[in-house]
Amino acid sequence: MTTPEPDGSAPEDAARVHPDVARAGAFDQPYTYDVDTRAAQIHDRFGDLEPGVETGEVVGVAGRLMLRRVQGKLAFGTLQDSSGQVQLFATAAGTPGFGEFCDLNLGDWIGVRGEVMTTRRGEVSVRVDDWTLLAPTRRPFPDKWHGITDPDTRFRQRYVDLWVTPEARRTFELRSRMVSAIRRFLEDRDYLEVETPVFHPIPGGALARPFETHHQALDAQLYLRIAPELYLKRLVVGGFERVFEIARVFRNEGISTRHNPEFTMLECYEAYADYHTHMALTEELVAHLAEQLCGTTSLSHGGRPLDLSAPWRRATLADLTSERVGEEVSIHTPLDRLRTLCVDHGVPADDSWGPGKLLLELYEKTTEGDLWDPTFVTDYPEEVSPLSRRHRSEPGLVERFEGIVVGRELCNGFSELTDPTVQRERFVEQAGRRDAGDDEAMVVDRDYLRALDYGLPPTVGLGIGIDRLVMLLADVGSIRDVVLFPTLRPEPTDHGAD
RNA sequence: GCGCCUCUAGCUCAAUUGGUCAGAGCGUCGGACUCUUAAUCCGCAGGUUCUGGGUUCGAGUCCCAGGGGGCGUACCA
Repeated sequence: MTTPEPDGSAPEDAARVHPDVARAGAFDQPYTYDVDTRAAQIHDRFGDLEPGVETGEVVGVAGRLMLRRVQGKLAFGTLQDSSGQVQLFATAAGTPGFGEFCDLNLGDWIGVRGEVMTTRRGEVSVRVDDWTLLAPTRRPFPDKWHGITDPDTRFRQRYVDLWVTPEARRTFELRSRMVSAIRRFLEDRDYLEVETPVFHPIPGGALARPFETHHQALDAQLYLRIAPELYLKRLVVGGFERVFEIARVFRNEGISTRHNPEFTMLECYEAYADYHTHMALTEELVAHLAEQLCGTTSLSHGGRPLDLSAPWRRATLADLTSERVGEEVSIHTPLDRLRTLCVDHGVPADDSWGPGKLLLELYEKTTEGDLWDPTFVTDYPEEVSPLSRRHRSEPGLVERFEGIVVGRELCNGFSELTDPTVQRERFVEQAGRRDAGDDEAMVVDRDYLRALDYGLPPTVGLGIGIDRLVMLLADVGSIRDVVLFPTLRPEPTDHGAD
């Protein structure tokens, strides 16, 4: 049992902290270091040199010492920075503080200045003509070869994971570039990026249980948003004809390989357009991202081929489900028959459900998981789509689509319901369910209805799960591999930092 | 929520059916070494085997409870 320091910092426990902690304590850290070159640039510029060459080019590099090979009066090191690794070459004759250099610990941050050269074996190196300790590691770094495998440690101490797990670093770099590419893609199409509130007085825009919080000064109950949807549509009312937000949203639900309580959604809205427009936008965007980030739309996911190229298959929910269950089903199928089919397929059905909900459940439990190749599932029941506009030719349905890839929902979009009267009816219907105990049902949002009263033009909206898209492109199986600091059970506070 | 699995040194992993088994590699510390590539060689230190009970002559190993984590399932994206 260790005793935490008053400030919560690491206890000075000899078994746990680095043996050289005294050295670290006396360390006088510089405020800056003059870095002019990164590891990858050295390989780019000097990658083709013959062995034993001195370039006359002096560079300043910095990073962590990841590997060290001391050999008497020579020492080799591997320096890693955000771009990659480069070898360091130090000599007793030419490197000031050679002994101290050899005593560096794996994981120490150093700055090095020296001439770029190649060794007799031909490896491009920076000769350590001068060096500075920038920050010592006070804790031992993980095994240089195996790294960390314990998932818990990887997630809780991501700062270590990023150094010792190259795939982790690559995945998060890909995520960053993906978000950046999405912005460019939408901006090129005249979409305006906006930021809407995270605190919502009324949770809305999706069916989910929210996190609750409270504002002291206002003495107001607030909710963390479950979707930015209703605010973005208010902005279309306000005259922003094409808007998007990359929004962190929060849902108070279970955690799994595919669910983190906070996650990131892209939502975008376009006036004067319907759901066909956004199906086209989606497949174009996803194919574009695959090209940009992976170099191709022919990917592999979990060892299985996956082609993201446009166009994607389009099929109605009713047709796909009919195909699966082997008989024609739709929202016009008699309730009894739908209920029987649910039972036959092991789908639990609630007595209060109408045909739309029954059909949706049947589809989700029997069909969705098998849709590996990108598929737009279209025309959902009105009963389960309180914000979507009625289908122009199919009564009881709405103009809604979900993009399913590798059996999982990647996106959801629809022609927006613009009629305040119908929207009010849908809200009231939802509120009734809420009163009946469904704590994921919506509540009436009067201000949103007021906004609709001012007129929402024909509009289409789309939401894409950013985390899941990263999983797809990075070929990883868990959302925790694409979220830097996934939600975990808090560590006990009576142990200090360990 | 529920089910299954898992937890041994800083890290990665070993310990026949419960019987000197608490070990190795890396790292750390000390020493050798002028071209290494997970450098190599010699030596030292390092563990309340997640925690607490129990069974037993004897528990890392079996049982119970608790804790952390993983996977599946449910809700959902």
